Amino acid sequence: MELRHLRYFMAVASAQSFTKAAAALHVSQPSLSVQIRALEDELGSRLFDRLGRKVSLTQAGEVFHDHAERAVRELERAAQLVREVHGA
Amino acid sequence: MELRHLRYFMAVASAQSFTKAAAALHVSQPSLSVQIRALEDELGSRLFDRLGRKVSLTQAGEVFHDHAERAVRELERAAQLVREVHGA
DNA sequence: CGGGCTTACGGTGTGCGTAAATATC
DNA sequence: GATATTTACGCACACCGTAAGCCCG
Repeated sequence: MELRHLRYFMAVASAQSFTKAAAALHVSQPSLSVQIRALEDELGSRLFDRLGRKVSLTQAGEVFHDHAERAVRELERAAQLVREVHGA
Repeated sequence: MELRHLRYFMAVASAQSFTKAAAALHVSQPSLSVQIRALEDELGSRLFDRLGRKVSLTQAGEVFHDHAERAVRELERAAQLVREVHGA
């Protein structure tokens, strides 16, 4: 698992669509699809229900989303603080 | 920034040595060194003081360590919960 | 049928390891 | 002078984009 997977995952969850998420991330839809699939394989569960028109989080997906969001936030905060300190 | 950078960073902070951290991570010391450097470049601050024998966290490094640890923990927890749910 | 996700397939950037250089004690 | 980190260099793998395939409304 890499942060890229989390960023992609969050984008799809937010957009409820692979197509829109791919556009927002400036990557192609196939790349996004493959990476989400890799994440799902690693975690051993589907994270999204692909329902033709709308993509929605599975139960596992919602659980993951909750924690992933916190983790990403934590890292953004970490980077921000380091840049503020800027102390050698 | 990718999770790999965080894992490497945590390992060096823990071992207080690039050599030992590289062994623990099963990667070569040069690879580890390069990745830490990349992280430092991205954050705009040195995270470690290289003092010949001992490697120690800078002030920026300590700040980053605090948050990075929480983020990594959060992700481990997320993965664990998803594997437990295992619901579609 | 049409929009959208997936699978297939090459190309390319980047992380990795080996080897050489530099620095600190 | 030895141990430890950094720099140099080539390679291999994995991400990416394009193109083709599939599926659901």
